[in-house]
Amino acid sequence: MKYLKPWWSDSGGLLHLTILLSLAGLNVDLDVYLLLSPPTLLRDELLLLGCPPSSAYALSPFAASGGWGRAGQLHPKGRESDPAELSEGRLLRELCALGVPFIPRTRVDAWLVHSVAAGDADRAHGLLGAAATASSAGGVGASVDGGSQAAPGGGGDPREARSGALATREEEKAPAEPTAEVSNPRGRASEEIELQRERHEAVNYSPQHEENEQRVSAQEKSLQQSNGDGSNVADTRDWEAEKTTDSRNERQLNGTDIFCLEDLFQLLSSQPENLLEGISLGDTPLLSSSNYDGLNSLATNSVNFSQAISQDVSLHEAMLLCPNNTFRRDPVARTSLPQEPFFQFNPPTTNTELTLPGTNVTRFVPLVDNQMRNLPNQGLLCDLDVNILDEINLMSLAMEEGFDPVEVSQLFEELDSELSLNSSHCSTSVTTHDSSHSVYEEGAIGYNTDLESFSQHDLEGAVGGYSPEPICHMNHRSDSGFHEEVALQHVFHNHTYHLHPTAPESTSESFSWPGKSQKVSRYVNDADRNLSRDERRAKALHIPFSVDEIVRMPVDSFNSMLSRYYLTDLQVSLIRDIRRRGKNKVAAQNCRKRKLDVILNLEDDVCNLQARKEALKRERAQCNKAINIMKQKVHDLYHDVFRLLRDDQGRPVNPNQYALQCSHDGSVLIVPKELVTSGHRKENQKGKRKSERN
DNA sequence: GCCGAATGTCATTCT
DNA sequence: CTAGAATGACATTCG
Repeated sequence: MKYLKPWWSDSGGLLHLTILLSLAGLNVDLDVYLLLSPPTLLRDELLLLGCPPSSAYALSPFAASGGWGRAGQLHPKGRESDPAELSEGRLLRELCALGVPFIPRTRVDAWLVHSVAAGDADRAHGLLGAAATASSAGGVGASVDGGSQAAPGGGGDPREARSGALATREEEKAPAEPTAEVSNPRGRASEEIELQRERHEAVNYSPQHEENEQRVSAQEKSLQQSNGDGSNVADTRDWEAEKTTDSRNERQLNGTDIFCLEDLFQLLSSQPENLLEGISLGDTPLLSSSNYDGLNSLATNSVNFSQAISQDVSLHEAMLLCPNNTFRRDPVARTSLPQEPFFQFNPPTTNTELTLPGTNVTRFVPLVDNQMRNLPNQGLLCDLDVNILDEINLMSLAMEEGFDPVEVSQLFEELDSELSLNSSHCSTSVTTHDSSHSVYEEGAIGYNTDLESFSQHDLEGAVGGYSPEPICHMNHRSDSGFHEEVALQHVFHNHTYHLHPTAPESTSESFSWPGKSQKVSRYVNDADRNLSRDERRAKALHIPFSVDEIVRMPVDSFNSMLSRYYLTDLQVSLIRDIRRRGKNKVAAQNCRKRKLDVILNLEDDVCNLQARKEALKRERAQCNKAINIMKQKVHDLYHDVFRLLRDDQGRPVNPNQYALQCSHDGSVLIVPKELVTSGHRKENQKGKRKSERN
């Protein structure tokens, strides 16, 4: 999918539409409307809807208003005297002055879009009221994550997130209705949602998570009280359950959102035909024409639009396709890196903090990657902070790996505050590669400006960069010398982990989307593949130690470690399992090595014995040969002796009748053979008797 | 797709 | 009694 230059920089964007539609109570699918309505018509729409001219025309850039987050970023060159230029900040202030509540939060906007698209205008109004109250009170009031809250699994799998984003709609619609994402088999998505839920259940075990939940509940109560509007409270109750999960993210990341309606608006409007490629819209003529009918479509075709597109156009998709976002530094950079962006972005005018929809954001990466590669001259890129890729990847990873969104959000919050302090580093020059980053490329947190390796670095750095502190109080990990050494190691370690043995592979390898996404998917898979199962598990449960140190540390250090750090039962159990498995793994390796050594030794013994046997055979043969030679000599000598012997009468002695016998004293006697044979019999009998006695 | 080697893991026993 | 080593058996991965 190509990316075209948006036009939102000189428009009010979708926010205005949201306001207008909610004001008018129109049941309009904004997705469709946005395809057809250029923002220049918004003024007319305001007038058409009966807004006072001051609201319609006297709209100024945000720069002079303040307090509305990134509007100044959207309108950097805006002039307050320009009546034709719409400013969301001014507009919102005008509307608030008129008693129209609203909060320019993307997730609110997202929720609004969904609500309006689903025909639930009352809910939208309720949200507007609640959000505006909180916003006017604190300036950074709560918002609602319409995107992530809709995702039941909250996983990083785009299909999963997608299904989550469309959950509300899909539940209300016929199940046979095809979705826009053809590469998203629902069965697989549901499986992975289940896996994600398992992981979240495991991760949410953290007591800090419970604290956050309680805090969120308290804040929500106060928020409702501050509303003071009975109808709004009643309306709010409907989506309160959805809000509970993700609103804690909003509390922690209170501020401007990453994905705003302007972004969606510009995306949809700048490239409706491309968007429609991925959407099964049906045969609605207005949609197939893909032209800009503008204002007329609002009043005449809204209902049809909603029916035609509402189930297929996801705000998540639009978010993912929209790279125009504010900045976020790499999460790992906060630990040690200087704030030196390798991609230029516009520093914020205020220290706004960003929320990030925790779901589905993975898909964002390859698209942006592609865009940045192919469209280097886009003005958009000048405003694009590629660091957003980091947080998106991290968040998606966090969701995929079962990270607690609260903790990830805390990380991002820290990043933001740090970034705001170092905003001076945000130069305007595009830096494609900086040799100074090479020092960080070592280890798991390496910075690499190569976008192809982006995901992997994010993946690797995600855990080591932040996991210890929020969970396990790692500020005092230098108690023993052993920890001194491993403390630094673990920060840069690749803790990767999945609770379910088959979940990670299936998750990371299964999700796919057309185009460049395969490349990123491959990197994610590679990164995961390099990690053992226990490492992935440790990563998922935020184990603040590397598997290696868990296995190798002495038992005393191990026990002291378990007692020193605050770990949940699940974490302790996992650590013990990791240690047991690691020990057993080493033992198995040693065992096999020993077994192999034994086998090799036995083989050597066999060879040696065979060689010895052959040598003995040769020696025996030689001995037999020598014996035979000796026998032959004795025989020859025997006959020589008898040839020389003579009896008393001088006759030769017959060897058949006589035999030579050696006596004990060495003398040789000539005796008759009868005597010799009888004497032999007696000696043999004596020998037999002795053997019988023994 | 089958096969074998390498490796991980579990259960069990031994130290 | 506990931790670890040792090992058989089985499963998984990979070439």
